[in-house]
Amino acid sequence: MQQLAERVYTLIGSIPHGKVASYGQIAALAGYPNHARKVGQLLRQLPDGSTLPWHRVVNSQRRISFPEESQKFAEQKQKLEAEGVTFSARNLIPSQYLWN
DNA sequence: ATGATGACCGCGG
DNA sequence: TCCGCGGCCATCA
Repeated sequence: MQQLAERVYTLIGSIPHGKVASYGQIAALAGYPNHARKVGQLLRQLPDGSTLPWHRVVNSQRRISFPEESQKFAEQKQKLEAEGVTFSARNLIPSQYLWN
Protein backbone atom coordinates (compact mmCIF):
# COMPACT_ATOMS: atom_id res chain seq x y z
CA MET A 1 0.00 0.00 0.00
CA GLN A 2 2.85 2.32 0.84
CA GLN A 3 4.38 1.28 -2.46
CA LEU A 4 1.28 2.34 -4.30
CA ALA A 5 1.38 5.79 -2.75
CA GLU A 6 5.01 6.44 -3.67
CA ARG A 7 4.57 5.25 -7.23
CA VAL A 8 1.38 7.18 -7.68
CA TYR A 9 3.03 10.42 -6.58
CA THR A 10 5.97 9.75 -8.89
CA LEU A 11 3.77 8.96 -11.85
CA ILE A 12 1.55 11.98 -11.38
CA GLY A 13 4.62 14.13 -11.12
CA SER A 14 5.79 12.76 -14.45
CA ILE A 15 2.66 13.65 -16.39
CA PRO A 16 3.83 16.11 -19.08
CA HIS A 17 2.74 19.73 -18.91
CA GLY A 18 -0.42 20.19 -20.93
CA LYS A 19 -1.40 16.54 -20.78
CA VAL A 20 -3.62 14.48 -18.54
CA ALA A 21 -3.95 10.91 -17.29
CA SER A 22 -6.81 9.07 -15.63
CA TYR A 23 -6.99 7.73 -12.10
CA GLY A 24 -7.19 4.23 -13.52
CA GLN A 25 -4.14 4.70 -15.74
CA ILE A 26 -2.07 5.95 -12.84
CA ALA A 27 -3.11 3.02 -10.68
CA ALA A 28 -2.38 0.52 -13.45
CA LEU A 29 1.01 2.04 -14.26
CA ALA A 30 1.81 1.90 -10.56
CA GLY A 31 1.22 -1.82 -10.75
CA TYR A 32 -2.15 -1.78 -9.03
CA PRO A 33 -4.94 -2.22 -11.56
CA ASN A 34 -8.48 -1.68 -10.27
CA HIS A 35 -7.25 0.76 -7.65
CA ALA A 36 -8.43 3.97 -9.26
CA ARG A 37 -10.43 4.87 -6.17
CA LYS A 38 -7.32 4.60 -4.07
CA VAL A 39 -5.59 7.13 -6.31
CA GLY A 40 -8.49 9.48 -5.76
CA GLN A 41 -8.22 8.98 -2.04
CA LEU A 42 -4.51 9.83 -2.10
CA LEU A 43 -5.12 13.03 -4.02
CA ARG A 44 -7.92 13.97 -1.70
CA GLN A 45 -5.46 13.89 1.18
CA LEU A 46 -3.02 16.21 -0.58
CA PRO A 47 -2.28 19.44 1.26
CA ASP A 48 -3.49 22.63 -0.43
CA GLY A 49 -0.09 24.01 -1.34
CA SER A 50 1.10 20.74 -2.86
CA THR A 51 3.31 21.11 -5.92
CA LEU A 52 2.06 17.80 -7.32
CA PRO A 53 0.19 18.41 -10.61
CA TRP A 54 -3.00 16.76 -9.32
CA HIS A 55 -5.03 18.82 -11.77
CA ARG A 56 -3.66 16.69 -14.63
CA VAL A 57 -5.61 13.72 -13.33
CA VAL A 58 -9.14 13.26 -14.62
CA ASN A 59 -11.52 10.31 -14.82
CA SER A 60 -11.70 7.77 -17.64
CA GLN A 61 -14.39 9.81 -19.35
CA ARG A 62 -11.89 12.65 -19.62
CA ARG A 63 -14.00 14.69 -17.28
CA ILE A 64 -13.09 16.50 -14.11
CA SER A 65 -14.31 14.42 -11.20
CA PHE A 66 -15.78 17.28 -9.21
CA PRO A 67 -19.29 18.67 -9.36
CA GLU A 68 -19.34 21.57 -11.81
CA GLU A 69 -20.53 24.01 -9.20
CA SER A 70 -17.70 23.20 -6.81
CA GLN A 71 -14.73 25.43 -6.21
CA LYS A 72 -12.36 22.53 -6.85
CA PHE A 73 -13.85 22.02 -10.29
CA ALA A 74 -13.18 25.64 -11.19
CA GLU A 75 -9.67 25.44 -9.81
CA GLN A 76 -8.75 22.31 -11.74
CA LYS A 77 -10.27 23.59 -14.96
CA GLN A 78 -8.45 26.89 -14.61
CA LYS A 79 -5.11 25.18 -14.03
CA LEU A 80 -5.59 22.95 -17.07
CA GLU A 81 -6.63 25.78 -19.35
CA ALA A 82 -3.59 27.69 -18.18
CA GLU A 83 -1.55 24.84 -19.66
CA GLY A 84 -3.38 25.01 -22.94
CA VAL A 85 -5.72 22.08 -22.37
CA THR A 86 -8.92 22.72 -24.28
CA PHE A 87 -12.42 21.68 -23.29
CA SER A 88 -15.47 20.83 -25.30
CA ALA A 89 -18.37 23.20 -25.58
CA ARG A 90 -19.87 21.92 -22.35
CA ASN A 91 -16.58 22.50 -20.61
CA LEU A 92 -16.29 18.94 -19.50
CA ILE A 93 -14.04 17.12 -21.93
CA PRO A 94 -10.35 17.88 -22.49
CA SER A 95 -10.38 17.33 -26.25
CA GLN A 96 -7.10 16.06 -27.60
CA TYR A 97 -4.77 15.70 -24.67
CA LEU A 98 -4.71 12.27 -23.14
CA TRP A 99 -1.81 10.22 -21.97
CA ASN A 100 -1.02 6.84 -23.41
C1' DA B 1 -18.30 -8.19 11.48
C1' DT B 2 -21.26 -4.97 8.74
C1' DG B 3 -22.59 -1.26 6.13
C1' DA B 4 -21.66 3.37 4.12
C1' DT B 5 -18.63 6.20 1.49
C1' DG B 6 -15.67 7.94 -2.08
C1' DA B 7 -11.49 13.23 -6.79
C1' DC B 8 -13.27 5.42 -10.06
C1' DC B 9 -14.54 2.19 -14.23
C1' DG B 10 -17.42 0.07 -17.97
C1' DC B 11 -21.43 -1.52 -19.83
C1' DG B 12 -26.06 -0.88 -20.93
C1' DG B 13 -30.57 1.27 -21.74
C1' DT C 1 -25.77 12.50 -22.96
C1' DC C 2 -27.71 11.27 -18.75
C1' DC C 3 -28.66 7.62 -15.26
C1' DG C 4 -28.35 3.11 -12.93
C1' DC C 5 -25.91 -1.07 -11.66
C1' DG C 6 -22.31 -4.13 -10.49
C1' DG C 7 -17.51 -4.37 -9.67
C1' DC C 8 -13.62 -2.70 -7.25
C1' DC C 9 -11.15 -1.64 -2.62
C1' DA C 10 -9.32 1.01 1.41
C1' DT C 11 -11.17 3.63 5.30
C1' DC C 12 -14.11 4.62 8.97
C1' DA C 13 -18.31 4.60 12.04
